[in-house]
Amino acid sequence: MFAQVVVDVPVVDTDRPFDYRIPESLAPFVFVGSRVSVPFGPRKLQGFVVGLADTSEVEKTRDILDVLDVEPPLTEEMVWLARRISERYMCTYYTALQSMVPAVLRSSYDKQIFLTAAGEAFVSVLSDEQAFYEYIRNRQPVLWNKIMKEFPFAAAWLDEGLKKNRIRVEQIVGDRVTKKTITILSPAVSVEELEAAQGELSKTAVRQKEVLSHFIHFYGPIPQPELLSLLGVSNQAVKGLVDKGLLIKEEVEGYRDPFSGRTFTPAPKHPFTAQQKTVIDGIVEGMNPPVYYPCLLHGVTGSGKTEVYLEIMERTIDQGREAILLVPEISLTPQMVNRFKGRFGSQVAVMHSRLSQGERYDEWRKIRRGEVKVAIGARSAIFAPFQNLGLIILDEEHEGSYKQEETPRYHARTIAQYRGMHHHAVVILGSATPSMESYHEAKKGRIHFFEMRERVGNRPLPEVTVVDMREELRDGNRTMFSKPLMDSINNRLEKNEQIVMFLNRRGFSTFVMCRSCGYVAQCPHCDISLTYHRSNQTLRCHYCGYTEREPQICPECGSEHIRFFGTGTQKVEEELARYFPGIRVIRMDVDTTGRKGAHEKLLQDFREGKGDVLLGTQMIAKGLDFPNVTLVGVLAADSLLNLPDFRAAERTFQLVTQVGGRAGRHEKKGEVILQTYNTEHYSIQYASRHDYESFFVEEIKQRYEKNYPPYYRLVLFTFAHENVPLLVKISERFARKLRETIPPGAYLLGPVASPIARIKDRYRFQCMIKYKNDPRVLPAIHQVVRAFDEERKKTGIMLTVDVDPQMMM
DNA sequence: AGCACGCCGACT
DNA sequence: GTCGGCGTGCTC
Repeated sequence: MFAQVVVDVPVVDTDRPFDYRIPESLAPFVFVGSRVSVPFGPRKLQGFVVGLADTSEVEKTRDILDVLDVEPPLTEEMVWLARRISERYMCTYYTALQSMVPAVLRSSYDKQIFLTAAGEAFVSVLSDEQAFYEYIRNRQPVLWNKIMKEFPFAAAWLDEGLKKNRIRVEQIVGDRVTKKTITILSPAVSVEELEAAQGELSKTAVRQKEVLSHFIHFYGPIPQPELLSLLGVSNQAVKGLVDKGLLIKEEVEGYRDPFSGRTFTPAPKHPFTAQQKTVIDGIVEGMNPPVYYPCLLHGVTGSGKTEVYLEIMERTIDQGREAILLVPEISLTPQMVNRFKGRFGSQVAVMHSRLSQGERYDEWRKIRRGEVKVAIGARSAIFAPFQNLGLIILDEEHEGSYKQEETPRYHARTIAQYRGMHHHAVVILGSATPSMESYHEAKKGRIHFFEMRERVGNRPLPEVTVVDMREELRDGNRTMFSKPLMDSINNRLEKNEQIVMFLNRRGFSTFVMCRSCGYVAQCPHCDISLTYHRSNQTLRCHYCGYTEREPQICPECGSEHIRFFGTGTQKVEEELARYFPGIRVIRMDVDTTGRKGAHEKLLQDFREGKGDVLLGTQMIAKGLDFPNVTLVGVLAADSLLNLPDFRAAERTFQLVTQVGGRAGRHEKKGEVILQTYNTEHYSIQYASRHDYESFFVEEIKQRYEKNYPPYYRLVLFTFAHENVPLLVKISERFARKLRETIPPGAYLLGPVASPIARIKDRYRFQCMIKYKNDPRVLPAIHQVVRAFDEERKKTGIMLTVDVDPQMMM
């Protein structure tokens, strides 16, 4: 038997399966989807089996060395899906395969070091080199990476040792898996024999008798820690019985349960509203018999979409099928998870970025083994390896975070469509502010459309006031809080109601400027201003991580009038304290939510009324639901509007609508105040009137006129290199080649300098293809991109290809 | 991507 | 004379 293996060399040359012979001993463990280690040239690599065959065309096949998992980590569907992704998003097959398994299964390569006879005999005149050799002698084999850390001169000594043949090196392929094991105790003999043994124990062996008596009453296996705490005995007692051969100790794989010790109360099942019922009945149509049933669920904030999800999910599980719920990372809050855990309990696996790698792996294995029926997680949970998938939900489907911003640059919505078709599953795209793409699809009748226009309990949508900050300035108000916002804050403080205050970070972060000469602190490696971080008095670059100390005087002119501009959350917090003495602010941003569980804790504090204001960035824009919040302030509603991106208006509308939706979700009426310098912009106007439809009509007109999605599709190419003339030359040559290759109807813009013209000392140029949905375009581009690989090798120019880009930078 | 092979300059 | 620079080519 032969296996087609895609190996861990993710470049164009090797981006294809290689044939390997399967040795008889491994044959029972090799499947499509298995992870194996194989010899590749002089090296030993990890690879994935993508096919099996009785024969091979290849003359000299080599043998698979090892199978790395007992069960294959990927299903056949995943292997198929990886192929599709690699074609659609122009990445290598291996990259696509690898992105579907948890990080711990990504290969780690290391080398083992052994001493040769010459090495054994070697005596160094240097005492520390002598110590180095003794270290190897005592512990061999020693891992290469470990010894490099232990000895400062390891590299030189290893190099010399190899040359002089004192050491021998062997490469190993492993993974980062550390499976948690638990110790299980079970009786080794019959109950009668246990009873007999109990009588024979010495009188002083009281503890051992207690343990035996447990097993006599409950004849069966029990985890050791459980037994110890149950009986209040030490493991000494257990050990004695194991030694006597009465009990058996075995290590079994256990799962780390990130939710252990927490209980989930099932949410009371409210009777459905009429509109919820209509939607549920409609979606269920797609389940009997199962067909691919894509639909858009447009429901205003607070209309009860989650209830619909829960119900459809329950029916899916009743059919014996599985479900995936995708949510944006930032709304993957305990609140959200608890509702599903409450309903489906241990049938739910949650994939969370805050979980440790090991915990993620455990959750993933539960899915792979079919031990759970529901997977909840952010983008990558779309790859949950279920085998009988009946339902995929993308909540907040308009969210940009569903697009992965590294290779493979897939969109979870597209993958949902692929998997939905494969499994004849229901795919629900849910949002209060659907993406232009999805709403357009629905309007054209290409996907089913459901709507929920009313909030549960007929609560009115909050009243929105748009405040013109230019007028505020004219009236002499130079603070970041307008008069109406000030009044409303005071009003809530008096009534003891809570406030959510939203500040968009993007395009509005703190930068440092000298008021004497106008100097702005820039990153020396990227064309971007540095951001001030008050917590450790540093300036940081958000792109490359460059950090420097806060300047006391202007490095250009020596002036002391160097000030922090812009409005970061920290600054807002200070200002709040200044204008509203005694106000209790809970600030949520990267600085305050860094630690594990901090995010959760802050929200809990706010819920318990330990703060008057919840102040934050994007992360507070969605999913949160606090009964006592009656005011939402948006400090700079238009901060997104001026970004060089065709989705700026759409993003602004979505953000303002989502943030506004945080107010008045319960008995108390809500109010939203939007501060802006663009009062008349349609995205702000329609958002303030909760008028999605009108916004859509206006925006789709713009998209049509300017050949943007959903009418045209985009592919963005970014070139990066230190050398600008070379960059220009090569990118122009590439563009010319593309123009010659793409079919008529598709056209190319650029190349031009990228909006961020330099990152990590590399200058950036970009060009963009626009095309109507023509199946010939992507293969044509792929061909040019593959041919470019030689150029890349020669010149060192980096090229990234982003199909369906979400961000234009 | 690595790692080998292979063909030309600066040293013991 | 050799050591070592990194260009080119291959990996079932």
